[in-house]
Amino acid sequence: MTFECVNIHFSWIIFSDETLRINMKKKDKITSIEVAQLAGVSQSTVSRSFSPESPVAVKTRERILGIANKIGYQPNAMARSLITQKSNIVGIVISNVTTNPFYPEVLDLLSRKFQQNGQKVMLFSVHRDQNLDDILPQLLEYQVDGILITAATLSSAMAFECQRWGTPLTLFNRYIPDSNASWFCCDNVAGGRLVGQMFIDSGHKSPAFLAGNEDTSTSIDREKGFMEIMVENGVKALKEVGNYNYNDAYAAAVRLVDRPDPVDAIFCANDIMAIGALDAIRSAMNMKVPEDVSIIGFDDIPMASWPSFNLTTVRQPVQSMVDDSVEDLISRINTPEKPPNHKVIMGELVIRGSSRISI
Amino acid sequence: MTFECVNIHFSWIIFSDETLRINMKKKDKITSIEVAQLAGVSQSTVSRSFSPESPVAVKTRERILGIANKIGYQPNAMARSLITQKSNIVGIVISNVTTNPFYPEVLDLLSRKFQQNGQKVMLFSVHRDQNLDDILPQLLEYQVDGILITAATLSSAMAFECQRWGTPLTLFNRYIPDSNASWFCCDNVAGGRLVGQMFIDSGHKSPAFLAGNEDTSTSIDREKGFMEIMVENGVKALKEVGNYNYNDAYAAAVRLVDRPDPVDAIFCANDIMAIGALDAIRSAMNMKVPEDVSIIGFDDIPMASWPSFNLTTVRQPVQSMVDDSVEDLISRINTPEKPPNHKVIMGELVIRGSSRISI
DNA sequence: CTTAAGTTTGCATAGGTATGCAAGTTTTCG
DNA sequence: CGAAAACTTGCATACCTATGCAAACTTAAG
Repeated sequence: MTFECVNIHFSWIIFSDETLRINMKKKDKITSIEVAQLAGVSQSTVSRSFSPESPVAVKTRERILGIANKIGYQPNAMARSLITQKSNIVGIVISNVTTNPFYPEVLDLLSRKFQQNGQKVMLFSVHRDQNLDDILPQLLEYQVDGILITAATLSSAMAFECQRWGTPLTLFNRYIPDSNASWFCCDNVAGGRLVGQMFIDSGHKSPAFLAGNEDTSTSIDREKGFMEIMVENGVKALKEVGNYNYNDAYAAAVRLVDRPDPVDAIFCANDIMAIGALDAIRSAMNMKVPEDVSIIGFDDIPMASWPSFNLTTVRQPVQSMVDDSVEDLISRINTPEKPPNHKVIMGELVIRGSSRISI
Repeated sequence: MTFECVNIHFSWIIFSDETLRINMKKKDKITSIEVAQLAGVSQSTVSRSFSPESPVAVKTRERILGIANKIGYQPNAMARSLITQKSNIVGIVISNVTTNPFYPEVLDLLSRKFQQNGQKVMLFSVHRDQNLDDILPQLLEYQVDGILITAATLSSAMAFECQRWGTPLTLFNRYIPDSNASWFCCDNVAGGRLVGQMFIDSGHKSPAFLAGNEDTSTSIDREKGFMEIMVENGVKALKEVGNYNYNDAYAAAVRLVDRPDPVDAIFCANDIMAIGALDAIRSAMNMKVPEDVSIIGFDDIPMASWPSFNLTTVRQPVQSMVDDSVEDLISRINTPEKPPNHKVIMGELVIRGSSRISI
């Protein structure tokens, strides 16, 4: 037996097993039509009252907004998006958010900046090697106005898919040649060279590179720049892999130092690994930084300046990379015919106490 | 003079100043109707083919999905939300994402877990003291199915607003008495007691509490538990404020130790402050941890176990707090009449090297 | 007071999907 | 083979807002 009582905002359903369930009907959403009725105007006028550019008599608009406010009306963004063909949502795909403190900062800045520009953020947090082919369709399904991908690798098939949808795509610290995606990267090759030169100039004889994940462009490029300098100076450099995390870097650092011909300088592809290496050399090997081994990182996360680490590192210009990325994406949202931008931004060597300066 | 040429996917507009602008029309979205035409079925059937529960002949569905796939059709989630009254979006409001490594982890776990449950995440990253009264309306405007707020304080007016909209609200490490929000918190009072008892049992004579932000319930509750134990044992405890960040904690720790009657134990309201205090005591004061001063933190962030810190701390059961929160929110989305849950989950004291154990 | 210009409003429709209902089709089984 | 049951499909409508167009109204100018 079913008993229903609509129109007064809830309904009873009596089940045969004598259980009484009170099923609060989802509070009927208040629509622009109800506001219109209360104000004695048409729905159009209510709608226009909510877009500042639309022409509505000042008095009318005030009255309508007053009523709307009183009964708690708010436009339905879904319906609006449907008709305007603009969702005002951007998708952000981010990885490494737990493993590298650099990325929470990036995420925070990105999300704030989009917010300031009136864009909502739909977030996907992924593993570094997670396949984005499942993620992008979800974003496109929600008609996002644009997509920003941080530190995760995208198949060029998916980049093409975005292009087909006409959804602009911006990459942060990644690039896809021959796609029509924009990208904004720290100049990783130059950063690597900076560090290499620093080691050479300060008289280090057996430097090493500690790689992140070997399939990431960031690690590859930092290594490339570093090794270029080594070759140019006829210096042989060792290499180990630390997978961009503390523990692996800790172990790798031990391997680099615990050998007949220990290294005297390690360039780590990010700060977290540099800190791991530093801890390993001090705690596990009982050696001194920078006296026995110089250590230089990459990113300049806040931790790098803490007294216990005092890490020399290559600072990524986060703020300007974020500004550039967001501005690019938003401008390409507003002007779809705009071509993608590619910008490589110089990092800055921040010299602290973890590296020797003189010979 | 304006010249327009629609129907062939772009239009020219010639401005009086002779500037030629080519305005690529946004690629027309492919709709279910087009798929229907190609498949020789009605739009209804196409729609049904995309909901596994809806009855469609197997052969028909295969053909439709094949065509859809070929021409790159994907349902429009906005339109779907409009009619189903379900957006499949949850709002997450998070703060401290850059200042406390605990929260990136929380965010990552939350976002993954929602994802697994088929919910998209709309993210707002805020400052701890930022007013959420501007944020919530934006979420409600997008018809989010539910809202989860982490470590940020919500006015009870806004909590009521959610209730009025029928949008379930779950708080993570915060609570609002007398609201109909759910909340899931670590048992901060009990955690404080745990630490207090530990200091007493191991014979510390002059302990101190290093508060986070004094207007947060987490800091208040941890202090409360700690001080209860002190009072019960007739011990006087000092207090300083570190605002949940490294630098302030560093300075506060110096003040606690650099006095005629220095403290011999500091309970810090989170791990980041504990690390700041630890650095201060070692680097700035040249004293030993735990020989001169014991330090205990709260959270058990990954860094706490690094050799250079080796921090004793109260572990927050992140995973189960996240699981509980997400499950609660989703179940209240699916069953709106469900009452809110309130759960306080015990933390666990993880004893490492930064605190003395014996007398 | 008349007319033109400017301002404000309403009508009607579009945006893309989901779904109750009824009609149509196929299968089942006696 | 016939009737009932089960399955498939199409029709029509609803979800809520924005906006082009024309009508109604107001103001300015003569």
